[in-house]
Amino acid sequence: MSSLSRLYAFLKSSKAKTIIHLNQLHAHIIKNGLEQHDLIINLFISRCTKLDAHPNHTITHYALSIFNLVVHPNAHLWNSILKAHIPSLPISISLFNRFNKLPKTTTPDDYTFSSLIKCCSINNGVWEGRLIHGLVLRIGVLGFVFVGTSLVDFYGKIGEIGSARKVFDEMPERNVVSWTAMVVGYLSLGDLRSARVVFDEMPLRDCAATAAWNAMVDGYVKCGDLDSARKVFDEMPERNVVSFTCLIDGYAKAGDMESARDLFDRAPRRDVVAWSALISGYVQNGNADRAVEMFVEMCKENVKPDEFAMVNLMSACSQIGSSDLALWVDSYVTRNSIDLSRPHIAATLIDMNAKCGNMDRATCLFEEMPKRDLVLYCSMIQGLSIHGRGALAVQLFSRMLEEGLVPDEVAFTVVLTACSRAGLVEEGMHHLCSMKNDYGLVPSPDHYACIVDLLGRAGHLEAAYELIESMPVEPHASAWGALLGACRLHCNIKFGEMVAGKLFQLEPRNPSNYVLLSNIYANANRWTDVLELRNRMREGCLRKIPGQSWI
DNA sequence: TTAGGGTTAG
Repeated sequence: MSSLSRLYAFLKSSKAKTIIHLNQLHAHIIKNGLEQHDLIINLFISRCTKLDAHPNHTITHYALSIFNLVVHPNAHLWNSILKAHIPSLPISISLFNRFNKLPKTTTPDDYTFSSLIKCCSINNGVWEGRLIHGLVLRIGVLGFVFVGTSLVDFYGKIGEIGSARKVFDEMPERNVVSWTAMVVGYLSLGDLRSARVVFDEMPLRDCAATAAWNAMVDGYVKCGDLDSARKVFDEMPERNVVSFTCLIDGYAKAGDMESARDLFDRAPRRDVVAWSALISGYVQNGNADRAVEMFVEMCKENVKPDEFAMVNLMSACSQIGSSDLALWVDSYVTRNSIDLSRPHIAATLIDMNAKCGNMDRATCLFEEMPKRDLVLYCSMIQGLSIHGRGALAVQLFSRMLEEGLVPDEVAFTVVLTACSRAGLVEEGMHHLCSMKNDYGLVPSPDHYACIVDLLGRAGHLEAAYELIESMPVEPHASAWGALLGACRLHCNIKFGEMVAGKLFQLEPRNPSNYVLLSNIYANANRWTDVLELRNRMREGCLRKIPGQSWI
């Protein structure tokens, strides 16, 4: 057996797992003098793109450096290196330009264009894609089903559904993937009716069309029509893990954890996405204990948690507030190469540590971040705020502005809450004005409720009342509720009665308001009034739900 | 005489 066929067999059968394996393969190629052998180099580049860590800049760079040493790469090799660079639009375009300038013997073909169009599609290269469409027409490769399908997908993804449809209608040959791409195009615009029409027109909707069925299930789930989603799901000729996950996610988001769990138990296979759909359902529906149990069960089934699963676990832990659990989760995240440089992951970790009482760790994580975005700042500001360090929280908000970040509605809610908790009246008023005047944001009823709470707690009951009355938006009960809480704090019966009167009108069936007013009376030893209120509550069958805060 | 492509879930 020659060294060439030995290396060929090895490259075909082996699966490189790390860059070390790639280096070893590369060494064999050099040792046997095959650096110019198209087939061997092509197989090597395929190994690079099939590596677990792909897309990875180091590896594509490695593949490119080896490709560049080949003096006359053939079309196979060009297509292979282009495929490796699908994640980068500029590199793909520059490679294509080199390829396209070669003599007639080596020219771009249908394979070249399907990679190139996919690259435009995932990188939102709108005009590049249109330009390539023109070249496709000129070179005459539009007839290839892969090229046409890529174009349908591209126009669908950039929202030009008319162009997608035109390409689709003019395709001389379509297969199940082309039909699916067209269905998905309509769905991504939320046009369920057109998607359904195309889906119903599909010539064959057998097991090979599972992706189209799944897309329809997901489309119905996304628009909140769970009954139709279920109907499509039940009609499917064959279901895979994606089918189950779409519907599990739908039930979980609608709060129907029983149906979600039932489907999950029936799924033939359960990968990390399916598990995460269920776990995040438990988190979002306030059942954090169950979420943690499921996470542990997932690990026992040897399903490795990824970033999404870890974010769910961290949110569950924040809800539980257990410092022991937080410590374990924190060390798990750190040990298992979860990418903490991604702001939303770090933000969740900071939030968890703050809510579980480890402010030092939260601060440390925050300061060590190479880059801090709005979400990260908000987690930290909120963390400081719930730990009673309102002044520091407000300072951090200023630092965020100095870093040039532009606060949104959520950021203002966070900073106003911090001011309110710490009694920072002037700062709170300043931020409310700045929100309107400097950032052109319209304060919501929640923002106003924060300020009412702030003024009320500081004893400025009249100012708080005037603010509610002058609000340009309809006040929520929460603003009046905050004021009633302040009346109780400052034992102000006159105001308390008036505010409670407003609240009884707004939410006549909320017992907390009656309880608050009755506490105000009790504090002033007005027991007759207390009794009268309690009677009113009994008559209206209102009972305070145990464990729910009054304030 | 061998190598390569487009669609679905958080």
